[in-house]
Amino acid sequence: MSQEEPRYQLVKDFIRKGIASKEWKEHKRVPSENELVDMCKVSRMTARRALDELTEEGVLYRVQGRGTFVAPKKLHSPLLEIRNIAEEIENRGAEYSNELILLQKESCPTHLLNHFGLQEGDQVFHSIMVHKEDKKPIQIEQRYVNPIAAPEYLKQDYKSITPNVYLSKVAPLTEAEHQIQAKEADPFMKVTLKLQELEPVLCIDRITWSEQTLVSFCQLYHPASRFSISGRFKTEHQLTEL
Amino acid sequence: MSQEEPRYQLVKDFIRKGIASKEWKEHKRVPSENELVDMCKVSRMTARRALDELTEEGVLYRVQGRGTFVAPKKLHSPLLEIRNIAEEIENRGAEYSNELILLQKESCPTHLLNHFGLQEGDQVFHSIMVHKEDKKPIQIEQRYVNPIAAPEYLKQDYKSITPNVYLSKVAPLTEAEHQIQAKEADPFMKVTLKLQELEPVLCIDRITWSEQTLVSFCQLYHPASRFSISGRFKTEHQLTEL
DNA sequence: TAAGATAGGTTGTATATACAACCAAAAAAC
DNA sequence: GTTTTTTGGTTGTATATACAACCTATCTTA
Repeated sequence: MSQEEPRYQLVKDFIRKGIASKEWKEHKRVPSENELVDMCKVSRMTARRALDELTEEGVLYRVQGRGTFVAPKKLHSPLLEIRNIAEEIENRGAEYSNELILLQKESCPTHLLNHFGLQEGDQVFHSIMVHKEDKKPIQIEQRYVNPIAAPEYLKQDYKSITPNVYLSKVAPLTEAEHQIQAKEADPFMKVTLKLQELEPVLCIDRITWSEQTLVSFCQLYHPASRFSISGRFKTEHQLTEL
Repeated sequence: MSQEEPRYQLVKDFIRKGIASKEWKEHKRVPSENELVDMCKVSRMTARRALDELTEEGVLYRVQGRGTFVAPKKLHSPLLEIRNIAEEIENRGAEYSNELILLQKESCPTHLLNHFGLQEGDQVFHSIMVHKEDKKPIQIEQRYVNPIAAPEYLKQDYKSITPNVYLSKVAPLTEAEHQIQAKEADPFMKVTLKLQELEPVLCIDRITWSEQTLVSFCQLYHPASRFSISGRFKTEHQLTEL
């Protein structure tokens, strides 16, 4: 097999294609080992190796006696997961609400032209909203959105869906970049987040992509006294470059 | 095999023990598949499964035709790696120095008794130092150290070795927990870090363990205007809880 | 002495066979 | 109608065998 792919790779490709084409959606059972033996003309151990590796990669999950299923997709950052803030608030038994402060199309700010690959004068969508828990403001979200990635962004009802959830639907995230900073609060933040005198804000800048397309650049501001980011890690063995 | 471990797990345990006992150090070749057949009385495919899984876990690396070798160890956090600050500063061509402000044994602060598993009146080591780059202060490090994990902590010369490097030697990190916060600077921080008026600090609280022993609780304070934390992530398929 | 061939070792891929453990649907028994 | 048993399917573990591809040391030849 000088230049051809190993047969277990061909089986993996077959499974991936079935998932990508939506033939098998999340939690759907994929063909069993024995079915793959017939479909791909391989041995059971070869089919099994393909399924084992896709499981290891998080594409599938297996249950003894039941089958092999498509795993749901999730953007994973050990320390900074991009979550549905409404769901998160509701999951801890509080009431979520938001206040939309701004939603419009405007010229792309100069400092973001490079990020979006735009020219002076080109337009992006811009939104500012405050997320609230039990009517108490906990986060200011300012977001610039690429019109190419989400042309209908301005037309959504953000009382019933958060920008994050909407964007996940129309331009599913495949990559994200974060930057965390402490910042002095400006007057707008002081009023909007009801900060104490001299209280700073924890700021998360987040750029997200969907495949090769930059989707949005957003900034999240949190009251320093009421917000922290945490995580826990264990030692992992890791290969140096070979 | 009602309650006993699968044989490939026994092979994995055998390999792990050989590494833990320093019989096979980093980059040393471990027994080949055929050697494991004899040593563990298993089939080659069972030995191979054990080696494949340890490779997947980053414990080993394999080279076709040459053998299977012990992979070097590394603590890995995608966003908050615990690095050697002196080395980091020197690697970007600047000069590292530090100023030790406090180094003493004292009663464990009340809020850390639970962390360290200590009683009122028990003692811990306490150090405060400022790390500098080209003589400019960039970080305040306050640290409480468990005397059991590092009994000689107070006796080190921190002009030539950072606390982090020393602790890595005597109590190698196996686990860490982080918390990131924005905070208003107190007068000591303002003076020590030469902050602008009203400039906040970015604070990282970090607890580290070596195996089951809590080693240290440290707090790192950075000028908000000159420090940020960043990272970039890609989509990973991931199982929901089963 | 250097180059090429050979031998023996390694990992990588593939197939076949067998039994264990688990699950769910269908059939049989009550 | 309900419970138990059976059947057919699934994944999990294990062994054996074979050949390919790679690497390194040793031997042979020029």
